[in-house]
Amino acid sequence: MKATLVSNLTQAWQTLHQQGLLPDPNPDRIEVVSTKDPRHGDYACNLALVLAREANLNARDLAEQIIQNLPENSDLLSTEVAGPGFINFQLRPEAKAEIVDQVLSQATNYGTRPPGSEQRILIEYVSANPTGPLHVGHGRGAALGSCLARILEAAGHTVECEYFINDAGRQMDILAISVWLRYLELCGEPVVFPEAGYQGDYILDIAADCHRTRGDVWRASFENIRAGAPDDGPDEDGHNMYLDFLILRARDFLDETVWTELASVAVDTLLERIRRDLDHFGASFDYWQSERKLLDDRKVEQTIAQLREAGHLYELEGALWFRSSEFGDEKDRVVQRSNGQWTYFATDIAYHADKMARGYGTAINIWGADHHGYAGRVRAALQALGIDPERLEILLVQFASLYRGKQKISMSTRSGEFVTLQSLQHEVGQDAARFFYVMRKSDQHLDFDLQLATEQSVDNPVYYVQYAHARICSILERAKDEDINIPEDPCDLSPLTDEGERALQKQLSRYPDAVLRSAREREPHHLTVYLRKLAQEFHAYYNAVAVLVDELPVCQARLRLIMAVRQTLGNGLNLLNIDAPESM
RNA sequence: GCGCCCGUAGCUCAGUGGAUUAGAGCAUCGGUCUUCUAAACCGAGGGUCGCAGGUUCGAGUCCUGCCGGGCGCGCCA
Repeated sequence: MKATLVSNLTQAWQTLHQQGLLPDPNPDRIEVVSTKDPRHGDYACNLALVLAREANLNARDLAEQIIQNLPENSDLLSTEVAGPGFINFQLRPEAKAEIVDQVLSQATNYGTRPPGSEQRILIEYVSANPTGPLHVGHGRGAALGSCLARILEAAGHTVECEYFINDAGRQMDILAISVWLRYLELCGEPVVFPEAGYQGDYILDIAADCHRTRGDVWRASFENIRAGAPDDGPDEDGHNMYLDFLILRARDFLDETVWTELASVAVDTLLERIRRDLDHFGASFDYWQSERKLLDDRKVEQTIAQLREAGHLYELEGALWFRSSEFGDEKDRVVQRSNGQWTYFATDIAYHADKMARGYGTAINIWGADHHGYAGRVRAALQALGIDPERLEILLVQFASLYRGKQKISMSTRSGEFVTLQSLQHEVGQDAARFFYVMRKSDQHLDFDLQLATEQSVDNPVYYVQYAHARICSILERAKDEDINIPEDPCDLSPLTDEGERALQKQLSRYPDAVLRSAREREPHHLTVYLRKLAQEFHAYYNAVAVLVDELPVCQARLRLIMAVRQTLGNGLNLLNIDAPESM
């Protein structure tokens, strides 16, 4: 309907253009919106207001001229100028009711565009370091990424999802030493466990596994390892010095293959758990890219060599720097440390270059807000490599602060203090957790109150939407029991005259816009807002009007209407990967 | 200090430059189950949209400055 109106308006514009009143028509400038206030008709257009200035005409007069040159449209009841110069369109009731048949005939495809009609997109999300289980802080990215993937697919994109595994660098050494020291404890060694090591119980589990399967083969004397070590403390620097000392000595004592095995056993165990948690959470991935592999395949060397050949690198104080400030970054960045090791940034350049070379129109990264300072340098690197940095979109997700009532829970992987994603799911359920995460704009800070989410889960908005769906299913079930003929094909919808029925039809017609907007803005929360509104209108209608009435034509028209509502609720919930239950 | 994000009802938040009256939920108060699921509905109260300018026919929305909060500013990842 909207498209028809835009085309009508374009025609009128063309006519006025030929009369010399207006510039060349441009359909992109024509905005037709579904109105909020029924007094403004069903659709409104601000074209006259937008063009009045350059046409040097009074906006109301111009609106009048546009209306006079609009082609016939049998769906319209009236077209009039309103307010400062809006053109308001009022639809005939039959035209409004068409939406019901449209929803039902398109069924699961309602609100979607043909698959593959838009760009290919890669979404990289979560990518949590494999040094501990996922916690509720990761949940937001997981929910956003997986919902966005579905929404973009519905909007016609071809979407693939990826998890980048940071299985290299110092954190792997910390992981290995943490596991090994716990292992030594199990062997009976008097270990002084470093403050800066990973403290979580999951390390104990991994160590216990190693001890069970390998016995004491990796045992060494902790006294010898520790000999000459500084004290563990008193501040972060001190903690790190003690930790680094232990790592260094451990690598002397242990065979390199043992050290590698320690790390890889830990990473494998943790990754397996991460995969399982994500899978249960409804987040799936097509690719798991390993940083380690990127290094082993010499991708980092190759990419940095490319930068060097292009003249974007220089040496300073023994380190290799990338001149990122020439590409809009705040300052230049080190890519290779004076000790010869690549920085994380270097591997990330290689990773992103590789990603962009894989043929996606757009790559979307979902990052925690604490990484925002990082976006500039990655874009700078892409640009230096001749890749359009606009093709990389970085979505920053603000933190979710976790509360238990008024008590804020601070979390850190190091200290092992965190609430796992798994326990969150266990406490509040997958559906509620996902909905809760995406119902807020992602650049908005989120307060996640566990107490509220658990104790008052009944008030959680997800149940409100699901309940509307279940109620409709229940009515249809009842209709079946009472042998009422449920119309599978279009029937006369003229009995739909109630205010609530008109509101529902209008809301149904807005669904495709809600999906497209969520896709375009990369914001699933528009969809949650839409679904709450549709559910609200249904609940109000349910309380005001009985569907199963004696008069068959009325009953059937209403059944068709609520079936369309059920379909739309189901489609929307499906995009959020949330269950649409038939009963509750 | 510099950079990014945010500031809307008591609380948590929607709000696509658009329409005399800025909307939800929670909380508070008052109603609605003999009738398709009360996990629901109806109603009431509650606002200088942080402050001050500017752009515009029109600003919660865009621009500038200020105030307040969060995050970041490493040869860590």
